[in-house]
Amino acid sequence: MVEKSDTRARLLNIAEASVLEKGFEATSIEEIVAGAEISRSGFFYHFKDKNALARAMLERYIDTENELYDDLFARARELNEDPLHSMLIGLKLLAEMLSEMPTGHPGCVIAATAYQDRLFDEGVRDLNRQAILGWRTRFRGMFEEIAAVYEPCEPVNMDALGDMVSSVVEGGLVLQRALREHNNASEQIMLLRSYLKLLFSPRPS
Amino acid sequence: MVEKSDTRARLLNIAEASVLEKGFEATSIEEIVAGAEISRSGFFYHFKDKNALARAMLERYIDTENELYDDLFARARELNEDPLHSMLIGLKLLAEMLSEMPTGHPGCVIAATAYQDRLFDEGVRDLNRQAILGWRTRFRGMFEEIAAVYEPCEPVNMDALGDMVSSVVEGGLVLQRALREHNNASEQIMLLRSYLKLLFSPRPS
DNA sequence: CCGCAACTGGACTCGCAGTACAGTGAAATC
DNA sequence: GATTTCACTGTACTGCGAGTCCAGTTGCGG
Repeated sequence: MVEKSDTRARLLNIAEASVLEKGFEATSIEEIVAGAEISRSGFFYHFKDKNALARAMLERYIDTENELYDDLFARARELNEDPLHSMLIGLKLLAEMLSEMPTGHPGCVIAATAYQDRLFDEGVRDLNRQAILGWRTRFRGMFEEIAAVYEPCEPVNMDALGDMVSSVVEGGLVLQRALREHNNASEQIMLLRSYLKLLFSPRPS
Repeated sequence: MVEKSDTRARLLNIAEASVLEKGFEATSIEEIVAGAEISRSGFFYHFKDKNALARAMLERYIDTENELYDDLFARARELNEDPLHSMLIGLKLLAEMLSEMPTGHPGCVIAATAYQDRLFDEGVRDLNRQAILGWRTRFRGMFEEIAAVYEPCEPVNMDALGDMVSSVVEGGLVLQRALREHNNASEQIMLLRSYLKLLFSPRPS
């Protein structure tokens, strides 16, 4: 069994697009099955309820997001060995990627579930939590590596700094959604980049 | 008519608390009226539908948020005349305020509506938009005043920098909700503060 | 040929939003 | 003192979407 029915994947694609556009609650099962051209019963064959759908969506989303970060910062590291400079390159790449996405980044999935969490069970909420903690660890590691070479010129909480990447992306995406603009997230990333540049460069003593 | 029935305000209070805790869709009219001890019909006497409730909540929330910013940065300005230092004081006060709120800040209202926007009509979405644009203008003005005295040591887009305050607050609140921690927003504000400190201080040329 | 995976179809329950509308008690207005 | 208006209550009804139950179908692999 190489692929476990492409119907399931199709349902996830349609659901994800709709959830990102309108929110989870506004996305009806009716409409998902209409898009996938299967019956309502077919949907419930694949997902026991909307919670199961949400969980599957989140899992898939987190996986692709992690792969994206892996690729992006690996590529950045190839371009420059230095931890600080490769981080700056990575953030630039991330910002470019965000502004090139016409419909906006799917990053919203995290925020979207965070703000409707009572609709979901503990499992979904925990997935969300683990994903953000994962990013905290990922970026804190990278920042520690930088700090080992370049003494930060201000004392900073490394966990908070690690979180700052997620925070800036999520915050930017909130603005983007609310303002109906399209490059706020990318601009905010560039400001974060500017901060890191200043933070990790030698200052007069 | 000095007060226009306190029932309306009670409904808004109960609704706001519930929306912040569980999200808008998960908050039923049934439950609001139970809390306020009135009948369902009573609710519809005050609000024609859930959209009207959302709009009233947002309006009230934006007003109090603006007053809060007015007070806070006015107080900061009293403590220090200098635009940069009063900004730094203001952000510190904001961070302290955020971490002192046991239940978490209501700032989420903006993000909550942004992520469920198809549930709302154009009026609600526009209110949201105007509020964020208002904050952009407010903070951009303050940053321009600072920049007139302290040359920023990196070129920055002033609109984006103005947005950064909202972005950092919203992003921090998303993390806070998702992680079930309670001072992420305040930590993120402190990192923004650290950025501004570095950005607007003279560097070696 | 059997069995299982991947469905379809139909009927039903439940909760929630929203509508309609008649009625009521108290206070303000004439 | 009668009348109007405000701020509701109560009942009854529509409609939608989630979720359940279950019987039946189609195709494929052993």
